[in-house]
Amino acid sequence: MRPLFHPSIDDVRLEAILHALSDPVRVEIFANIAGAACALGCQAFVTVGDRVIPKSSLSQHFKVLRESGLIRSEREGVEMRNVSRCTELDQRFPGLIAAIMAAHTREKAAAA
Amino acid sequence: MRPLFHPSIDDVRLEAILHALSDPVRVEIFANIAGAACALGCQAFVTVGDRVIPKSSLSQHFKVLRESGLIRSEREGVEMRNVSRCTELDQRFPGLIAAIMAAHTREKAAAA
DNA sequence: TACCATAGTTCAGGAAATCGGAACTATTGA
DNA sequence: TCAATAGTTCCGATTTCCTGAACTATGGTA
Repeated sequence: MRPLFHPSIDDVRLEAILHALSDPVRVEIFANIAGAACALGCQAFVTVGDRVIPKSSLSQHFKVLRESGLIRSEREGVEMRNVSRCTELDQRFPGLIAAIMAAHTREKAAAA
Repeated sequence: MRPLFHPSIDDVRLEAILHALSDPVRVEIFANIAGAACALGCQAFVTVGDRVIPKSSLSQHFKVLRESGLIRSEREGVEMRNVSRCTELDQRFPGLIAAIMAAHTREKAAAA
């Protein structure tokens, strides 16, 4: 198992962020991680909405989020701690993540 | 040639917007359209950066932008008038487009 | 030490999206 | 009617995405 790659904040690309968050499963995961009080493992997301996500797919989704610079993951014993990089991201692209998350929240609220 | 489809503003999906703008050619096109004083035809984008975009690809890119709700295109004689739907979009997702465009501008400025 | 359970990664092949050349359509002007 | 311009559509080739199966890493138990 190769060590997990995290881009330095200066290498974070807008394109990668938008791509990462343009997937319904990934925004949902990111929204949960960003809104959580403490770090979450991947197991927290075996279902997203009512859909069951196979763990190989989940792993890929986390990889996309990680390599786009949206989250940081580190191993903690047998599981993973995932935290968002919101603070750094907001310095690089002020207001971006907040606006996307607000749009996501608004859309979800409208659907309900 | 089928009539061009434009989603009503309430049907615009965040997912579709992020996907549309996660492509370097499309953000560039959208940024130009959004920043232009008057409507632009597709011919304005036969090259993006230094890259030549084949017109079939260009047509697909415009379709993605259109169907995601980012732009409105209508035929004006032999060519197309493309305008952004920023005002409507900002009502649906306040600050979203502005934040993405600001990030795009910032990233481009840093690269130069 | 060995063995098991859990959490996540990697691999591989099939499905789906994307790219771009060639052919087609629509409109204008001569 | 013919030619030119602006886009669209079609379709085959490439690329990306999805996911079951196999693998890796760590911790616990004896």
